[in-house]
Amino acid sequence: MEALSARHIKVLKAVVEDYIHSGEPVGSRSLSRSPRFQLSPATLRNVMADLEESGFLCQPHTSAGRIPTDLGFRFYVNHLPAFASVSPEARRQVRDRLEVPGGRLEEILQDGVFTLAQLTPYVGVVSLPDFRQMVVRHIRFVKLHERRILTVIVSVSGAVQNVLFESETVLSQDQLNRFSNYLNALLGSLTLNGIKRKVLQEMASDKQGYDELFAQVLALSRSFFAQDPDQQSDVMLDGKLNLLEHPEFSDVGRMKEIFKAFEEKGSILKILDGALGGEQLRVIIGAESCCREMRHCSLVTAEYGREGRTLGRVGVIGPTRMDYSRIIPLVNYIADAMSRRLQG
Amino acid sequence: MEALSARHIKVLKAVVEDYIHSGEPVGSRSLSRSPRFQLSPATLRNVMADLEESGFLCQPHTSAGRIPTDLGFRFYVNHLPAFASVSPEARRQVRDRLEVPGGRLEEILQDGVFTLAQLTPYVGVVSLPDFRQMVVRHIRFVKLHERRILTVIVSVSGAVQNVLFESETVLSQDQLNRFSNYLNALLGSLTLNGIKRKVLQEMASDKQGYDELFAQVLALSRSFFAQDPDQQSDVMLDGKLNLLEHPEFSDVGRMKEIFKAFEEKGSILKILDGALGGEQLRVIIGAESCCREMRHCSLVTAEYGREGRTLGRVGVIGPTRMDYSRIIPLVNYIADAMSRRLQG
DNA sequence: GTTGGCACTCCTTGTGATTGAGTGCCAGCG
DNA sequence: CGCTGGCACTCAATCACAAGGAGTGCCAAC
Repeated sequence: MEALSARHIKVLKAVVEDYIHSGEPVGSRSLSRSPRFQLSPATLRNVMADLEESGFLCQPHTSAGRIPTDLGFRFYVNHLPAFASVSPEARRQVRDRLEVPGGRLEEILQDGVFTLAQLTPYVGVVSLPDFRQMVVRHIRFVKLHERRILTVIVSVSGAVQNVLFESETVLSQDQLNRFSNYLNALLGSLTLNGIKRKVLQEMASDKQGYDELFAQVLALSRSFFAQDPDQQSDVMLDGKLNLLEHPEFSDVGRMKEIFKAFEEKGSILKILDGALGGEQLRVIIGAESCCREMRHCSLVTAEYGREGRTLGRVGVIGPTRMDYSRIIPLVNYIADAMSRRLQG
Repeated sequence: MEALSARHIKVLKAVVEDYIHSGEPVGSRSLSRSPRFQLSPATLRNVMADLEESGFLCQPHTSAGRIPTDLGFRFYVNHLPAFASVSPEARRQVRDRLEVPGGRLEEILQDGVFTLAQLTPYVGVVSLPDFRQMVVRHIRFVKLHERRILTVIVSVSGAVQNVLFESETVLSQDQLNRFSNYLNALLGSLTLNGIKRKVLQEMASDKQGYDELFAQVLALSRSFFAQDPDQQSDVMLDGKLNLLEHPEFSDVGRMKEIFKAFEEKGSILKILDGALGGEQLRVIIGAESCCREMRHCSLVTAEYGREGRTLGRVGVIGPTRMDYSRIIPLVNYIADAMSRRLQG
């Protein structure tokens, strides 16, 4: 696999772009008809044969044209010369749905994936922030039945999480209210994990003897934190049906595979947040995701966040034959809009 | 369409059952081979021709066997002689997953549809109770930002709903806490709608002058209730992929239609809760749902509830060619298990 | 290095021909 | 009068075969 000449690159780029727009294997003949090249089919054939040997192109069968491999797409994306700018229509839709003030975290994320699903023929996807990392605004214990207590936790961004647990003793709602108030006064702007750490620390030290109420709050908190296994973060998807429009998924078997991956969101989440401390923008092409079911899909995702903290990633899932030059700027644009709105 | 003779009924039943199990149009020849009949194919042909004329059977094309129409299935279901009993395997799974104590409403419903999706090759479906009809256990106002307030409402069954609204004046979290406490003390076991009614009544009467706090709580409640448009109830689905296993949905177009109906849950909800004040068990066959996208599907649903109050319906969605004799008892069984668990 | 020519591959499409399951109708039997 | 066997007919499904076309690899010539 020697270095690619300028011509090789130009041909590769042309093949990728033709394939992205037609979905059909592209042959030397149709390429040579394009005004981009003043070359005969035979010449192009030679170049394409080189590109195939280098692993950038492949043939579905002997007498068909070439289609880009994952590697071919990867090269194309890495050397993408110019991104399309975000279309006015897209700007309008983002403005109308995403650049409105307020909304709870979940609503904002939902608006994000919805907009992506509207503006692209792909699936919008967003990873929800890990709740344990979020700054808690309010915490409240509600007695449901005997020792069964529901904890309602509200984050600063308006996300609400509920956890059910059993307390060690029977407590009245009045007591629970006092505990809640006490705890809320206590916690400044801590994350849930921070609170957990603090509670455990206090338990370890022997201060609780001083203050009866404080001791009770600690005991309750401990049974609460003992509970939470990994209330894991989650992903939201929108526009799954978009995928059905693409010829590459008209095969029922392949489609079933992908929908299976969608259903158990764990694998999607792993791909999304997989390499943490990630880049602002990330493109994962085909088998790069290391997820069998997703080997015919690409992901374009960008970070979103609030006040400098990364909360998660948002983007699209589509076939590897995806219009990267349009999608990459769009995903960036929407991630920005979401982050701005989360700020507000 | 004259009355059906005993033989007609017997043949219809046989055709339906054969079709349910084979998925292929059933012909007179294969029917006559069955030990159920001592009749020649020719005789059966005559009977089947009658049944076709009466609208219970139809032919996909001239030289094919017969398949039941919606009407045929309807007759079969209405005259279903014997329900299969719930299998030990099903009982085991229900016991392990559904007959455990506790859990929040959402978790219980999720367990219900999950179990249905596991035990049947169909889609499990449940309608969430209308939140406004549920008895409120706890209500809490959390200040998010300036006048933006998040209301957290917990029902007696542990369901949690969050509504964001803007208050007329800027209030501190301390004030909101006092309001919350006041309101919680005030409300006995009212539904959200009941609270709304009460608040509006109190506003109308002139008592608020007497009590400053009370007046403020009322004002806040009013802006809250002004907000809620129709936080509508919702549906939960599980096992959508099960449908892909059925030959009748191997056609991509048809499948797309159904998944579209699934995505916008409104239509499903309408079918589910459509005829309110419904029967304990309901079977909706094909076009009876009056929903174009669902015309090749049947629904078997049963009521679930708590303390005598109906909360919603739970059941399965599958092809009209559904194993009714097994599914109907199973849906009943699971609805019962859910209701029992909700009681606890 | 580029090009045109040529033989070859292989998918796609279309055309019958064949097969087989199923039907409707009818005459005959008990 | 109901049941039966027989017969001609229909129609989807399958297969084989040919034709067409898009594309390739290779080679000789420019």
